[in-house]
Amino acid sequence: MPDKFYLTTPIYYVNARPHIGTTYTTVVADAIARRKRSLGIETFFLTGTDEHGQKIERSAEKAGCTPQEFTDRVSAEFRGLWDRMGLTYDDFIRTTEPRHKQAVQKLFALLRDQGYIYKGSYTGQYCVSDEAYVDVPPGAPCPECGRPTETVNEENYYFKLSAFERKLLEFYQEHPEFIEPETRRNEVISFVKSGLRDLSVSRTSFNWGIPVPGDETHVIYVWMDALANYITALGWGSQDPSRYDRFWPADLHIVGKEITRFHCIYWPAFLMAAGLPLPKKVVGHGWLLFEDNKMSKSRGNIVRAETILDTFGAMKPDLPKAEQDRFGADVLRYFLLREVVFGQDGSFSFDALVQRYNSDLANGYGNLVSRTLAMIGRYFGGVVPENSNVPSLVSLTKLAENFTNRAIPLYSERFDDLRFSLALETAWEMVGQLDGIITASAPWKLAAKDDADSRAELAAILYAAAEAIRIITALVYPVIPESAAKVWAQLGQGHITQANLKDLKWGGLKPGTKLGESTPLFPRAEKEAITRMNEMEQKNNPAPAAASEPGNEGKAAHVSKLRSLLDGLAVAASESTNETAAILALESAVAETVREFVSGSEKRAPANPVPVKANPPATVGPATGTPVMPAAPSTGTVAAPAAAPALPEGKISIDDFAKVELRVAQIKVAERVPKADKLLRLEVDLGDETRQILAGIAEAYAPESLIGRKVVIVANLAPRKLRGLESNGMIVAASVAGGRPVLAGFLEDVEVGARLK
RNA sequence: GGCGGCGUAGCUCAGAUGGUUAGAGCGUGGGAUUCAUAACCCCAAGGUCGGCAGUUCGAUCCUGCCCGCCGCCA
Repeated sequence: MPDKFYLTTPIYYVNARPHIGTTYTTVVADAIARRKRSLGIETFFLTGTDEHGQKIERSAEKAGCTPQEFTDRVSAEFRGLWDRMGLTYDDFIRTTEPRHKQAVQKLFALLRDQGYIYKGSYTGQYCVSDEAYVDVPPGAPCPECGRPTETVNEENYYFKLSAFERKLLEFYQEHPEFIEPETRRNEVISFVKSGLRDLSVSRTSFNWGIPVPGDETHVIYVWMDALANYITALGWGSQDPSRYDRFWPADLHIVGKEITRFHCIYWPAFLMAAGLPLPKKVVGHGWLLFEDNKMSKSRGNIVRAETILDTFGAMKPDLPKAEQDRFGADVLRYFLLREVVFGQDGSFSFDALVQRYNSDLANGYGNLVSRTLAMIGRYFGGVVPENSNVPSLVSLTKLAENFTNRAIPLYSERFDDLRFSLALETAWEMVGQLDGIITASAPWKLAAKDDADSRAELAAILYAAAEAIRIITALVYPVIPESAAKVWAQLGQGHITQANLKDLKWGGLKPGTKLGESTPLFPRAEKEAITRMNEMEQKNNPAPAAASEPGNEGKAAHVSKLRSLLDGLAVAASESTNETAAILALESAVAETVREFVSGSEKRAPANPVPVKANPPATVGPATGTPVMPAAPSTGTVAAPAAAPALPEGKISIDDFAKVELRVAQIKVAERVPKADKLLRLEVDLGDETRQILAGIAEAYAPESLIGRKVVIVANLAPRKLRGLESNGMIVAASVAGGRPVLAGFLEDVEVGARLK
């Protein structure tokens, strides 16, 4: 076994605040780091923040501060949260630090000296949000995020990525373990096989970055800047590279699945070009979904770790704040590692969190510790009893010993294989077994007798229970460090961080050990904790529509909900195969929403998918000033809508109708949307403006037949992205038998832009 | 559209180079118990292992097609 381990999280882009997605990545890394350390392996765990780029420059401008002030603030939030949670990173690198900047310049110069960087020029579209060039015609939105692109004409430095195509493929071939999970590996390989183009690695359109050495009109491409952190933090290119010499290459880069490409293609290529060793493994984990929906600011369903720390921390009011936080962190850590299959997308909900907590931590492990220590306290004065081999009980104690000794290697193998949920399942099997053994041997009955045999049996069974708990605790320490440390101390084992758990095996618990003070570990969580956490997030995630119309929140929420339902109708019509059912369902949802609005009650709206990335370069939030789509609140209730006059069931008022802005528009451009069978991209003239609308009518109308045709559109529908393209409105059509759309039109000629009233 | 992945109990997931009654946890129903955090223990209900066809003595597992979901395609 190697005696060092270097692992990293991505450095988080400071354009978004820390949320549960970034917390997840960091928690996984922390658990691995703790396990490695407890095995006596010299471990270096790096995290940090990524702080350059045009997006930051503009966000700072919007916030009315300098980029440095802006990044100082957000970076501190990340670090503050990690500290609150007691995460044990060994270094926190910021890309704005001098140590990083000078090393990145050195790397750039090295690549240039090696002949892998040359000057070229580029004219085309640039997406500020993604910090990337995109291959679309001028004026078209970014295919990745749907935001507007900018036309740029830049003379840039290029990295000869194309020179590494074959070398990379050979590397993947020789190191099949380099990328996990396998599905990510397949993607990367097919990407490289389809041909690599040289990569533009400098920008002149903004200043907030690291200047290219010798040509300060350019700043270095943010991804080259960011990726280099993994070596600059170790002191590569500095006066003192000893740490680099010790720890590089990295043993594990943990990243979100959306950035595997950068870590599995660009990063190895840069390193190859620089003549440096390649990291041993990159694992691209999945996203955390909230109740099966992607989290996004526009959806208003971003969950923050703080909510969990606060809520669970409050369950232990007697503890100092820092310990409360770390207790809350344990709860979250356990959930994330147990519930989510590492590598796959996982579903987060407060309901599931409380459920897991109560059944596994409170009723399972916590109760097991409690009942065992209570009995040792009561029957043996809090001293670990003698492990006597009592014939009548040998089968039970042997059972405990055997399954424990089997579980240790199994847990370790699974954990080290990054299959955390399975590892924890193994540990909790031990908890279940032990509960069964305790019940079967009924120590409380033995204690009621006073013969020597019963006393010996009692001692044997309680020793076995305590010893099994010691081993379980050692195993799960990396996952629930705060709680495990408490149990460790209660078992009279001292500080768990001092323990070397490499040779963990049955029999390590010394009879006669005086137990420490026993405190409740995991008080049961009440159902109302779920409501509380949902409400806390609600407050932190105001629905954008409501926020934009202060004082009229309820109404705004309803309007926004109706809009998203109408969007849903458009999508159903364009994409669903079972359109009739989908449309009927949505229609009744619309009708219900209108009724609710009228009657002043509120229920949950069905959710609509909005693609948003979770990690850097995340596009969570309207950071570039792009309007975000209003979304219905996903959970709980919102403020009661403004009083509305009573109306007959199923009817709307004239005011309600007046909210829908129907206009005559003329189709100027119509073309099929690639990859969508039913979708057409239309550009329509509204008299005073032209806008893009996506309509699910490709199966009924040939694009060329539509040019010049006058149609009715809903002009004030919230923008919505379909297949990466933004749709600003909806074409009105009748849905006839079989779901076929028939466009609404006029028998007489009408003026473009005219409103329908 | 191209390439890749997935579809197993209400939920989250295991699993088998193809071979007798397909598993676990949670949830649900019943029972038992009192050491323990209304907890723990036992029992039960619940699955044509996405659909159809093929290969085979035998397929949930292999092959093909289909349906659904998802990822990557700078």
